Amino acid sequence: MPRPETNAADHAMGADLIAVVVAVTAGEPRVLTVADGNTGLPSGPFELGHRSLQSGLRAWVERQTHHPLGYVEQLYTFADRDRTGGESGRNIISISYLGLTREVRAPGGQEVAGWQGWYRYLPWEDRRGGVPALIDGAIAPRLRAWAEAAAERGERGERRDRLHRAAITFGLDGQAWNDELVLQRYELLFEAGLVAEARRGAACDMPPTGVPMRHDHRRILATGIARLRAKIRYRPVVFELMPPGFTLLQLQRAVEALAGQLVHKQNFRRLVEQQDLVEETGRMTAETGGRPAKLFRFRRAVLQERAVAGTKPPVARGPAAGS
Amino acid sequence: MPRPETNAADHAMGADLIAVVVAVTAGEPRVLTVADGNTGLPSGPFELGHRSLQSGLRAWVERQTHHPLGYVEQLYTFADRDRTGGESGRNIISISYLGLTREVRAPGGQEVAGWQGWYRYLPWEDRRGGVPALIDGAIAPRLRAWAEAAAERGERGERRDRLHRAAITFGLDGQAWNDELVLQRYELLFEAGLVAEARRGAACDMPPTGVPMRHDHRRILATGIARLRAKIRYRPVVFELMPPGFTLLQLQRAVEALAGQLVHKQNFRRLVEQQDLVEETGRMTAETGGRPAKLFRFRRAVLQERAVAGTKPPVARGPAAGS
DNA sequence: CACCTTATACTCAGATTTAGCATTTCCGGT
DNA sequence: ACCGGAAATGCTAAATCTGAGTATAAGGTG
Repeated sequence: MPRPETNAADHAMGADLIAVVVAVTAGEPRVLTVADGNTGLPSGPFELGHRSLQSGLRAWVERQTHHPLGYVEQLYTFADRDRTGGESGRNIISISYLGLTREVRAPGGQEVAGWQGWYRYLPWEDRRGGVPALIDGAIAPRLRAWAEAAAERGERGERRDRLHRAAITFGLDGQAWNDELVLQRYELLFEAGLVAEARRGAACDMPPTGVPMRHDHRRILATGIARLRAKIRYRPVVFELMPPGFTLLQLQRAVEALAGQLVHKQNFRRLVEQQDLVEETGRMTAETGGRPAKLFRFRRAVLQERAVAGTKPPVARGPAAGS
Repeated sequence: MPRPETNAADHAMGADLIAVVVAVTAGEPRVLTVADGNTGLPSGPFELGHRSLQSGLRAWVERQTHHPLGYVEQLYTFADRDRTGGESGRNIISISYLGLTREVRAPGGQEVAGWQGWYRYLPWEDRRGGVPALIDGAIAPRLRAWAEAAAERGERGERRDRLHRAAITFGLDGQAWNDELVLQRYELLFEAGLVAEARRGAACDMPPTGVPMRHDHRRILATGIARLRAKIRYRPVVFELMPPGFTLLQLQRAVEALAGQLVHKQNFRRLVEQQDLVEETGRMTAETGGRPAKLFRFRRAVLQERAVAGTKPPVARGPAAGS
């Protein structure tokens, strides 16, 4: 198979690096966007001058947002021609990363980038105040209509499948809500034509399903949130988002912000403390409104002590076990 | 930052697709390698003719190995210049995938690819017969020597760090073995110069740390095994590797082969059955040597019923919970 | 038939998790 | 000084889950 030098789509064969940079400020989860309308994630092409993918990513984010990057992990590599908008000049391949930091105030003066609450783009993901009216009011009925549309074309199985997927992902019909299915929910809305990115032409009759982003950036944001929500359960990554000293309630609020749901306070504290994730700083804060709380700091040592938690299946002990 | 048009390494800016294709045959985990010495994984460049990354991967694997690909998921995207061998003409970026299938006998006649037991490449990962002599006999002492080498250069902290990493990853000094740290173990051996790929020149004084692979393919294999071992715990992926009908012991042996450790038989059965992962076929098999066993099949329905299991943190119930 | 091998059913104690209740300690008024 | 509000923090009953082991059944083989 010969390798063509050009093609009709005018796409380049290189790769773009895209970052989902997250912070939690004032109990709200935020994502770093580029200044131009806050509609895109920081990104740029991987170039021969970059030592590695990560260093290339850091360079682009810092250039576009003047914000330093801390913890970084790779998310996913996309290459769908039909989902990136089809503009010429852009690379086909997108390598996406998740970054965790604390929001900083513009230091040099120029505020080039904007931190945006991420539920602005995916409003149905925030259930801290109960199930959003958007779901029962707009999403659920429109998804049911979408299923019926398949039925009217005679595709009975497709109808059942669509209803089932809607119920699983959005917790309809008595199904439990699963906060990790962020990407599946967005993709379902995309397939059903209920997000602006899925419409080529006019956006008439579009339900208020959040602010759209350029290219497939909303999909990448969804991927990042999904990964973060999953990871927070078995790795102490929340602390990358916390200031040096924090109260347990602040920590809890951060977790709730990310997960989009409230957690049981006492059990959350027990979990954190019995895992020795934090240690007291000895100081207190009275700024919480009620009884002053102890200030804690993350025990960085745990990152070395325990490699991973990792759920475990029934493992046999002795060398000749399994009988 | 200027963008250089050429560089000394002669690398192309495109991406290579690489597959870790896994099967379990006769209780042994195997990986699909290309015929040339069974020293490389199926791979090839992503081209403009490919509809998507996955379809490109499938094309390359089927061309090089004449083996169809079933379940496929993305693993990781690498781009270290120094780890891929430095040959010219190869792409810098490697996008790796994990595939799960059942081994098939050569149908058309030509056996172009080879299924190799994966512990051939990573022998320290198999603890089904107890801790391999290789670890206590060669790896542990060589890693300790490597730590002391740092100490002799006066780097006391580095010595402690190396000993600690060795203990965590290889389960030394009373640490528990964590079967998911496949990549970390390989990378530690690489850093310590204990695998052939890490040596530029002669491989003198090399402990018997498995068969090397070309480029960084052994690292990619390690990544695939790590992912599979982790995933098997919360998603029913083993069944992609099983024949249509199987006994519970066969299923257990497959899990053990992948995990590299034995599991507790009765508890394993309880787990599988109470999760409704399988259903009886009604048939029995007498080929197990003892009492005939029931044959089961995978309940494909579970893939739709439950989206994911997903470990859960303490989540509050009511809308105004968390008090 | 004795005996080996594997299949399958049950039990049981300890650890974890869920969902609460109760008490303590500060603040801001009165 | 006293009171109610807001958190922080301590404790516990009940339900589940897990790890490990015992007992019994049902084939094949010498």
